[in-house]
Amino acid sequence: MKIYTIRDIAQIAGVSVTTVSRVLNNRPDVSEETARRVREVMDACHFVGNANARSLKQADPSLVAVIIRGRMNPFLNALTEAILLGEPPERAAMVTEYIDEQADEFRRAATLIHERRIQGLIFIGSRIDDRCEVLSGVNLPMVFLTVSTEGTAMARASSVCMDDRALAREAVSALFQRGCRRVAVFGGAREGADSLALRAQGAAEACAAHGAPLDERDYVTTRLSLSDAHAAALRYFSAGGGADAAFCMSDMVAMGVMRALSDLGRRVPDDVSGMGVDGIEMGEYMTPRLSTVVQPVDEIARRGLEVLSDMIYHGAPARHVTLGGALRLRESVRPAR
Amino acid sequence: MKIYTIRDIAQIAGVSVTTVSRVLNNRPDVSEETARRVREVMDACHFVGNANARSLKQADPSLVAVIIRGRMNPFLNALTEAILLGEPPERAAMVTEYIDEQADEFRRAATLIHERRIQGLIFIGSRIDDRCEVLSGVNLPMVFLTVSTEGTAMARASSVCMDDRALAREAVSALFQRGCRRVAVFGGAREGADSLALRAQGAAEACAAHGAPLDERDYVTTRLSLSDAHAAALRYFSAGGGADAAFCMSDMVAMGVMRALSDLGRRVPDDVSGMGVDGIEMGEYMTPRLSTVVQPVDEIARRGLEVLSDMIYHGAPARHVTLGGALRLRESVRPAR
DNA sequence: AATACTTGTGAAAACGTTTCCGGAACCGAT
DNA sequence: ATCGGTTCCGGAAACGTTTTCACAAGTATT
Repeated sequence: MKIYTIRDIAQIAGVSVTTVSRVLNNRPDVSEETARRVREVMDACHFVGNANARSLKQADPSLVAVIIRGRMNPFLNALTEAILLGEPPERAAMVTEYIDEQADEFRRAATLIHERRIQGLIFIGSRIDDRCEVLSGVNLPMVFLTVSTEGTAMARASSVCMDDRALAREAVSALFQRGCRRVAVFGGAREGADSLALRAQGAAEACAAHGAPLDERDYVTTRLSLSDAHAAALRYFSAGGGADAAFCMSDMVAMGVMRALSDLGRRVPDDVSGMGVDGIEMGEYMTPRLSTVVQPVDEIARRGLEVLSDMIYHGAPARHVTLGGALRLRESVRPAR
Repeated sequence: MKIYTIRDIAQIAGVSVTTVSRVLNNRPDVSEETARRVREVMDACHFVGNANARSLKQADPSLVAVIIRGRMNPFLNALTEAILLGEPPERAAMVTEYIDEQADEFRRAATLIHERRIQGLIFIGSRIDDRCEVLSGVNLPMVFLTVSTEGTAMARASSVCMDDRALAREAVSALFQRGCRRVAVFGGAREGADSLALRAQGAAEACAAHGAPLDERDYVTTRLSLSDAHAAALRYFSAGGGADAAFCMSDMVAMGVMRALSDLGRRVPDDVSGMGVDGIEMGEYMTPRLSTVVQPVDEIARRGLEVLSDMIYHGAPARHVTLGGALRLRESVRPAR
């Protein structure tokens, strides 16, 4: 199947390449009659322009890279799906790139971006650190999702994130209000200003406010994967960890923790209440159904794309959007008495 | 930050653009001395070639599109992750594209492929039908994952898939061997030759072989999502569906079905045994732990990339690879007596 | 000493677009 | 009749590479 070029079309239609280019880009300065004829030829030939050639002359903003830091999970998954299925002004083709934690992976991503002359960047991840600095070399419209760039080295980039501190505070308060007396926290490190650290702080604040200050031993650091969370919870609870509630920084962590509890013969929620964050669909189908704070993935994606295209198309400055989550109390938390 | 072109480099290094291009592509016909000097300049300038310009002259096989049909789920997820993290001969940049079921989404994908002059295609989905025909217009190296193209209209494309019939037979047989007497099947339609239909056939064969031919009423058609499966199972079991085992064509379906059983007060596995297919990590963390047939995602991805690059680089003809799954019997199936 | 290869290099023509500039044809108004 | 202004169109120069061809200088073969 021959691949037609703009020149072929021009010749067949009996016009110049310039004219073809014009109708291709819907420029007004071409007569109705000519445009129609050219379009007919293009259809007949199944003409498809060469986007690479085009991007030589005009930077085309239709190429956006999505960079996902860390392993995939149902939440990130729902989020990327929302992005890919979203409708930016001109729906973008996306180049997806997973990166592991090594610095050269970041560098590889940066190279990819440069090579393809990518026009915008969506970064998904919960942490901002030195590794990201490599990206700051690439001077592009960028938006970080689920983590704030405010006050960090990446502040030139926009961000759309949750009010993580408030969200954690609310979730943990709910546990106390349902009669829990001692809350253990499972998740990322407390230090730093990433979203996990903020959740840790919010949780600690809620504990303090309810007269049960968060003991150091009840703060369990784990990576946000099923297996790590499971192992961490096994250690904590079998070593006599005496909490009667577990606030987990993601639903995956919660699932791992609940599995561990069941392995140890503790019942949820009778012995220990469980609470996650994210609001993945699966949580509603587990036994017991998982309580959680749902993050509005569709809105995060929508706002992210909105901010990004403002930056690309209108040169808008970085914006920082903070969204609220919705608490969902389900079976994994003991009923109020 | 200025973006340097090959011409800038040439000028700074005091050579011709031709020479720079040569060292860029590691051609042998440039003196050691000159090459070194050019490389120094490139490093100093942080030179990154323009892949778009390059692809004007030489078709570069580093651009591979991954097309995912239907909604994402943990299995497809693990699979795409394996692909994206995989190491094709020259690790490809991937353009990911989700498509919905409408035909014009397929057309959009085809356009994307043409526009970017994509060199290879990985299609992930369980069904081959007319919709895919649009893709057959794009005459590219293609590989279909988790579904066979043998004997279909897309036979020119390679495929890597499971022996779905055997896998289902084995799984259902295991249910009977554990003492189940009547198996209900939850999944895609029986007609056609897609992977779900094959599983249906395998399941039916196993039922017949164990003297309990699959009754039409025990075959429940549902989309492979949590919510659909849940609803379907609620209907089936509350309308007196009397099976004591459920063979589900995916783990997600199994989770939905198990939730429904628990909603109806039936115990798993005491009243009904549950079996899935896919082998997603989460299955091991549920209560009860989900029995399943695990699909070797890493191998599927590896073989898929292997086949695809053979086609791209060496013009190899279409190949059809069939892989075996591994049965994992866990808590959701009643123990042998 | 002439010939034939080899080796390293550069000029220039592609690749498929877009864009700048200029020109032809037509209009209505002086 | 001339002028300024539209409206529509084409020539040609970009964009950043790769590739083809030619050429000079050096080396090995007669």
